[in-house]
Amino acid sequence: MSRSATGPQTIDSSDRRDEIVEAAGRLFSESGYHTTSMRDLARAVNLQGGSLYSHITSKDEVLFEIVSRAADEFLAAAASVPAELSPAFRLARLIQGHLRVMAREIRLATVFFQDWRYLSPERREIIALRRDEYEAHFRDTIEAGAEAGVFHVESPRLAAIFVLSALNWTYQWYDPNGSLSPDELASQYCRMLFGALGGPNQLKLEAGND
Amino acid sequence: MSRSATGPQTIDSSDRRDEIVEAAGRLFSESGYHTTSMRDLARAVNLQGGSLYSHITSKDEVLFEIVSRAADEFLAAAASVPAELSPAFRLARLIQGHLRVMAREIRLATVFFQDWRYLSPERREIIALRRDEYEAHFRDTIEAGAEAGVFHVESPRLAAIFVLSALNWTYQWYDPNGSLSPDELASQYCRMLFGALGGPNQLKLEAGND
DNA sequence: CCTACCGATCGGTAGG
DNA sequence: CCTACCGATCGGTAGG
Repeated sequence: MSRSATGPQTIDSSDRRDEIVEAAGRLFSESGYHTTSMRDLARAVNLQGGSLYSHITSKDEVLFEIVSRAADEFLAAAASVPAELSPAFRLARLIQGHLRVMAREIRLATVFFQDWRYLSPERREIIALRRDEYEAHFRDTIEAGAEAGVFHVESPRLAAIFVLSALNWTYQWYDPNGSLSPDELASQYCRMLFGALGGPNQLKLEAGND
Repeated sequence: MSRSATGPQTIDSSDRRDEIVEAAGRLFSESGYHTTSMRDLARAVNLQGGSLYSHITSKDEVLFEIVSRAADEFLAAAASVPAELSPAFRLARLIQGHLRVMAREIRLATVFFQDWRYLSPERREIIALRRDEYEAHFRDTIEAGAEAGVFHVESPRLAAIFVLSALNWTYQWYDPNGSLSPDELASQYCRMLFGALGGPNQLKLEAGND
């Protein structure tokens, strides 16, 4: 978005900036946004505290960068699900995509869920809109499935919340380095979630592209 | 802004202490533990900043008090489920109890989930044990149901996490003052969760005591 | 319960 | 990218 030219004086390889954001993702996800100081962050990238500010403009901006990237990943995964698929297959792919992103970017996701409320109001609003957009993918798919008679739910809105609860909570316990692969988890969660929605029982997920 | 009678210097009415903890529950749940200062808390109970410390000893202690009360409520609800019930009914009652506590004590629950990680290590450990104890109620019940052939799950452990995901996430969106009552929510969640576990379809929850 | 104060630390800036 | 520094604010204490 804002690749504002920081001026000619600093070379500011966005390499360095990326390094800072990545370290921040790690530190914030481990210790929380407010308990990580800018000096902690500087130390993690071998800089003095003040030197951070030739690469970033504020702590809030760093948080936004992390949360934004997480939102990007989730939205891209949802957008990659072919609209021609049936609602049941679409939902299965949404679930699989969500859990793959969660496994690949668990630190971004953790900061997203834990600290996005501490963004400045303007930036928080931007994220709120994208989160709504993401949830709409699930709600619309469930609604379509309900109308087609493949899902049987009392309230598609509540059902969407229910599905997203299971998916979002994974950041609290899932270990990407553990023995449970994201696709294996997706398979088990699909089974349970389809049961919850009164949907079809044996969907085969092609182990395809993202 | 009443300068309430400075009265006799009290040793510590636990009334006052309760008032402080309750206000802290409200403030922490709205703004987060680290973004609420002790001066904010003092103002909310019409005290000067330093005066708080005749009733409490530290900010960490206040947080522990809130998180502890939340744990108390959840554990009491689980303990009140009769052990003689069948696994399916037991699980239904666990779900209902959880959602009733959530509705009644949403501020305590919010602070619990959002800020318990910021407790001092010793206090965090105490809470971790109680959380494990609570989760065991769910896991054991699901395991018993699976062995009895009433639930059909691949992994009781994962199924328990799944169930608790849906329940715990409610603090993020449920409005106790909205039109959806906790028992109505419990009824819908039971239907979906039993579907997820391949369990029986029509359980009637008696609208009984706690 | 208040006034006054403590040292520590915070995010961020100036100037080179 | 560093050194040196800013004002603000933090949780907590002393002494009455």
